[in-house]
Amino acid sequence: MFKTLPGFRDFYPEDCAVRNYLFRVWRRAALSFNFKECDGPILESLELFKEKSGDEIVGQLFAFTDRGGREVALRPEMTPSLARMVAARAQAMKRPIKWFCIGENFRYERRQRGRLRSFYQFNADIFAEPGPGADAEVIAALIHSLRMMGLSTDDFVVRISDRDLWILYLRSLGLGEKAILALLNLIDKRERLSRDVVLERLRPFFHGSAEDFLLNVETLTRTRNMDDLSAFVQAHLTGGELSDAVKRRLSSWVELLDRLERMGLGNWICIDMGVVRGLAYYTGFVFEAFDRRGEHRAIAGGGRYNHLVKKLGGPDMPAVGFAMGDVVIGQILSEKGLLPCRPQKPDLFIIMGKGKPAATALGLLHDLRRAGFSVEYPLRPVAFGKQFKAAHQSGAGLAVILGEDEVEKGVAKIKHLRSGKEEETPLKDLVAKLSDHCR
RNA sequence: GUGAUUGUAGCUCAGUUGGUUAGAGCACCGGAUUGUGGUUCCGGGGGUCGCCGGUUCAAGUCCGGUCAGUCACCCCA
Repeated sequence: MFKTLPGFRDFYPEDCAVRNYLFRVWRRAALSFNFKECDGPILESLELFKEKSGDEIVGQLFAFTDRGGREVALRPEMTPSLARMVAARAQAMKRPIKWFCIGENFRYERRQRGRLRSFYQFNADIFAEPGPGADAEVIAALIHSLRMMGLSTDDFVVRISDRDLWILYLRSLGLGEKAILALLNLIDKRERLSRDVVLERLRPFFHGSAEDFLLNVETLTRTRNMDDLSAFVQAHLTGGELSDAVKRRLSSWVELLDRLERMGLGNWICIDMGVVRGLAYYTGFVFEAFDRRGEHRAIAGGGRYNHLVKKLGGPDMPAVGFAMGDVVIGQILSEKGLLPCRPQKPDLFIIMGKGKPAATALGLLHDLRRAGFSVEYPLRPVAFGKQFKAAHQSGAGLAVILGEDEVEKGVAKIKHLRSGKEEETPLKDLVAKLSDHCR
């Protein structure tokens, strides 16, 4: 027997029902924020991804040479395609540009909890708006979609951080670009390493003052409110006076938090400078949604990437967005019993007698389908008893019964399968009657 | 790429110090049942016990290898 390739999944009807539920919630959440749906190709030029993330990314791509000799790759994420699409029409589109998309992505990685080689992602991005209003909108959309799935403030929190502020801080210590990237990386994985190991890795940059630096990092990453954040900045980022860049970051923070607070989302977010996010292209705010119990990988992550559109050949256009995968959120909803069990089912099940009734029923069921109902019936002659059983098992709410007696009288019986009640209806009124019941 | 762990029916599992033809529950199919649901009863199909090799009179069971799943490391867009 053939099996799925490692990290790929089969979607049986019940799995498809779950996947479609996630898609439906994502779509509804995005539309309520007036994000416009779009999509790009699944296969892209390898260069597009290299351009965005660097050569080392190639090892994690499903990449190959096509018959035309082109180096191509299955998309590992959707942002580069979106950025390219925005770049191509940047001059002609109304701003701000609010887009979302839902699509399959592929990463050639070792499989483990919450991580597969094929997965679906929901992306929502805002282009061409540099102010924190866009960041707030995107974060609000993220929270909104999770709430629509039934998650509460007990279940998850969005941790918000600021890469610019980190960079300003590290720069104020006299560090160069390379050192800053290395340190951000280290800060990112600080929680997973022992303190001694972290100190050891800091020493090349700070020598004797590594301990002091780490203490400061720990203070900053423990900061949970605006006052403490300001205080830290005042204490460590000035030579007496705040630079304009630092002042702008602080006022962006105030505005971002204020907006989220006014949207009623204050309880869903927290300041957490421990969130850094791996890749270098983020600028400004970055954020990740985590389950409160910390048992899972990040549910979703995002941030501002002001230089990416330009890097991919477009105009200088700021952007902010997030992505949420189907795997981690699927696990969380499943554990919490929040996945609605809604099997795929018909509206109507037709129960028919053999011979003349069956002939009448075939015409009738096609009329019902043309009227928009989802209709099921036995594909071969089956005893009435079994048909009733099948009708119940199909999940249909109503059965339409057509036996010899009914055909004689020109009627059908409508049986409400949940209550057991039956009513007789002339065939000509059937569609109207069923429409009433199905509403 | 590294390490740990687990592989018996579609699913969850049992299988005695190695010993007859490998079992159960659930699920599925058929019948009791040609006019009214989940109950009940009866029956059925499904297994190269992950795969290959070794030890043995005899291997689901012991040994070696291998493959696959799971978890973690690396990485994380």
